[in-house]
Amino acid sequence: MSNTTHPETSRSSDESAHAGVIAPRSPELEVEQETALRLWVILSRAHAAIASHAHADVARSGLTLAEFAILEVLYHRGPMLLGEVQRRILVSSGGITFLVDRLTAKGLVERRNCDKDRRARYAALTPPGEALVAELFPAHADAITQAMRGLSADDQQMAAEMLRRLGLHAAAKPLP
Amino acid sequence: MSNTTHPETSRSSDESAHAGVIAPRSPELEVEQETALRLWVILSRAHAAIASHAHADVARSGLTLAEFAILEVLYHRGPMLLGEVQRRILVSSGGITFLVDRLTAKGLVERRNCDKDRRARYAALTPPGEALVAELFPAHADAITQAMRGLSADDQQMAAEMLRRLGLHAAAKPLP
DNA sequence: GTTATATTCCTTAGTAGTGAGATAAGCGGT
DNA sequence: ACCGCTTATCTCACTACTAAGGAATATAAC
Repeated sequence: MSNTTHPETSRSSDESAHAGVIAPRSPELEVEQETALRLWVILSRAHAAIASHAHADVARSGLTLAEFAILEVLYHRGPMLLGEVQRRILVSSGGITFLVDRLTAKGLVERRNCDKDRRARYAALTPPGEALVAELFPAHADAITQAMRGLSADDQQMAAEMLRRLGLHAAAKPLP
Repeated sequence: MSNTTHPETSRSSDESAHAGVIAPRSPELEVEQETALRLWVILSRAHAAIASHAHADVARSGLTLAEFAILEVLYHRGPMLLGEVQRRILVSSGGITFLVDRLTAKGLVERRNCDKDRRARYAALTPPGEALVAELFPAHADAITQAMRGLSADDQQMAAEMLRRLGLHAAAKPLP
């Protein structure tokens, strides 16, 4: 079994099968919450489903998704500060150190010092790293493309636009 | 820094800054792949952004997202076979055993034997478990609702419908 | 120039969860 | 009754991370 974690169901107003504590909030709010929770479940499922394809594809080369993401971003954008990579691929600050260490041990990535700021380090692909991405990327792009075929290209664009707004809003909102 | 893993950028056809191996695939395919990859990145970011709100909310009670998901599904649907819970919350088969163990240790959940099938076990909320969900759920629903406010309710419904199709397609497609 | 604050990366300790396989029970055909 | 296949849960070794703190360097305020 593959799979990622995540939320659950909370499907609509079931027959009130369980202990009847129903604080009577406003009906609009109730509906809004149902919509939001439903979207959260569906978003999680969709993400997990696509991710499992991405994961399976990347795993064939013995890399994790996070490792592949680093290679790919370095391949397409060139050498980059560790912090910049971190923000892009969404791992913790400790995580990026750990991952770059591992990729370095595999000989795919190297660290370079930054002249202007001696705290900072660049991550850059080694020639074998570059060769590996060049080899893997087309099949990976194809796997993702296949996995996304549940929507037409137009719908994919529309979905992307909506999710972009959703993500920006949520990312901007401070955590409680 | 909080954050979850995930993909990367691969933003459109950059200036061909890097080693020029460009196998000339059909332009339509190229465009389709760009759209799909872009959606994958955005989907991941949106999911991570919402998840970090859900996580932060749930963490206040010392539960993980997966634990809360189990409690919530049992609360809203009643006792359920372990495998059924597993499929719903998207964890591995080992994971559900582990999680139910932990929730049992916390006194929130209990296992019950199934009369008809002696292999199977039910997971069910204990009274303290039920009380805890009843206490936590409203604030959690509210947190998710807030986090989703980047889209209007109508757009949320549309997004949900699209993601549902996307997820079903990807889940149905066999992994390579 | 000194002190305070922010940024960048790294270290360390710990955990939630995976995944492959084991066990055990039911199911169907003969 | 038995064989083989499937289903349901559990076990266990492992891993990919996270979170929190720390050291070094940079930037800003006074």
